[in-house]
Amino acid sequence: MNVSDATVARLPVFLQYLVELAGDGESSVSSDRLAELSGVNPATVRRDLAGIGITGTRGVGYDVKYLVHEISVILGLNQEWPVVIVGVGNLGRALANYDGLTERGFPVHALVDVDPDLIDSKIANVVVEHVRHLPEIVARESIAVGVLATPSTSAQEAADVLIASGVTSLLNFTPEQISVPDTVQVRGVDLATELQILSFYQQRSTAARAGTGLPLGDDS
Amino acid sequence: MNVSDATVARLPVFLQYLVELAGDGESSVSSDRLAELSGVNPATVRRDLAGIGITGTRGVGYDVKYLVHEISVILGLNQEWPVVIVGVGNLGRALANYDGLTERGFPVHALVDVDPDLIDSKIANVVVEHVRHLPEIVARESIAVGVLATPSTSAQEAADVLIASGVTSLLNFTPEQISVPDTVQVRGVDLATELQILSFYQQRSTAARAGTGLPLGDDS
DNA sequence: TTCTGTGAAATAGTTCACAGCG
DNA sequence: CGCTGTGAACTATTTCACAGAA
Repeated sequence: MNVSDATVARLPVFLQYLVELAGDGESSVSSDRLAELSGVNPATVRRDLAGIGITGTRGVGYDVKYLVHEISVILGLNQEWPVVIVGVGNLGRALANYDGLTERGFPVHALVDVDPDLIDSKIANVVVEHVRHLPEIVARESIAVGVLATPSTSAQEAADVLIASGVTSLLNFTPEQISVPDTVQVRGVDLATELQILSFYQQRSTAARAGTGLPLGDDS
Repeated sequence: MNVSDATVARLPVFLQYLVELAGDGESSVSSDRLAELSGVNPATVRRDLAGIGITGTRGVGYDVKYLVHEISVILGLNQEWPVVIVGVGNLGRALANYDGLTERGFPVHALVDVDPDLIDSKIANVVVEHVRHLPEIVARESIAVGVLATPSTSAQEAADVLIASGVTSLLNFTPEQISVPDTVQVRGVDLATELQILSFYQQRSTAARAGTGLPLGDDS
């Protein structure tokens, strides 16, 4: 089964609209319709689906419920990936209290910090532990994902400790970019990088708009 | 000048290491060295740099400071993109107090919410205004970027209001995926989508590791 | 007749390999 | 001699276009 990175990046988009369609009571959907909603080419939809082993019905389309189920399985959304949040300052606390992560299958199983005043306090029903216990915590809670919410200056150090403790993915909410040894598969949501890319496209779209009479133009 | 999306995605990584090299007092860097640090092929580095009009010196390499400057300009990091945060609950408040956005050139110029108890209160030195005034706020503060920090259920609605108010990029910290009309160029950092992609790779790396004796294997 | 599934063409992106500059 | 800049080969991804299933 052939799942390219490009396909993986589209699946969540497809899934979003499929869930919507399912909610609207639609039982089947054509590649044309799904392509239009998702903003991609219909052939790409068909290739992506064929690539992950999903087959439709000629003359009809694809079964919405089946699609939702299969894509969820492919993405691993039927399972939970417990996370540990490193750093329980403002941001860490907000993330701990925030349902977003849990709702999406990333329950917060542990919180760590270095501040003695915070250790043993309880946030969102989870006891804050000392960073030094990370290896045991990761093993005990079967933690796969580390959330970086430390001050910028400690982000790289925290990332290193997480990786050393056995965590295999990082979610970085720090403004810092962090580097991880390439021996470990890590997918990082790196806000700093995203912001720089955002800046590029924002600049480009602003430049494209300059000179037109429109306060807001569509991009070319 | 040819700047592909693939190149744009790599520039922040290059920049990160270039800043590090500059800090270490390195005045020049070869494509081989930068490639090794960034985890890409040296030819790709040279192509990327040539593509954005950066030229090096044969036998020597590229000038680190010049590279940092040029890439910063390309990415638009020399300018600020004022943001408005929509929703000042836990997460919105944390983001408002958080220096990450400002440090990276996205100063928080406005905060909006719908809760009358919050309107006119001051968070991080910014007065909370009512969402209904968004169009004026966006114009007044020259806001380019909207940060979504509302409860999930209001995320789409907030996104629509932002777009209608003239914002051209969104940063979505909500667990929801939002759809934006494709007539407007929007680059969304969508946590929900990122989490689903993270889940996929996490699952894949876990599967790859199963059966090996290693608690942590490198990915293939 | 509608819509899938897929060869084949087109396009994009990466990597090799090396001529040639400093 | 070391390292850039880039043709050319290669690989990946997208899109077209259409045969054929329901």
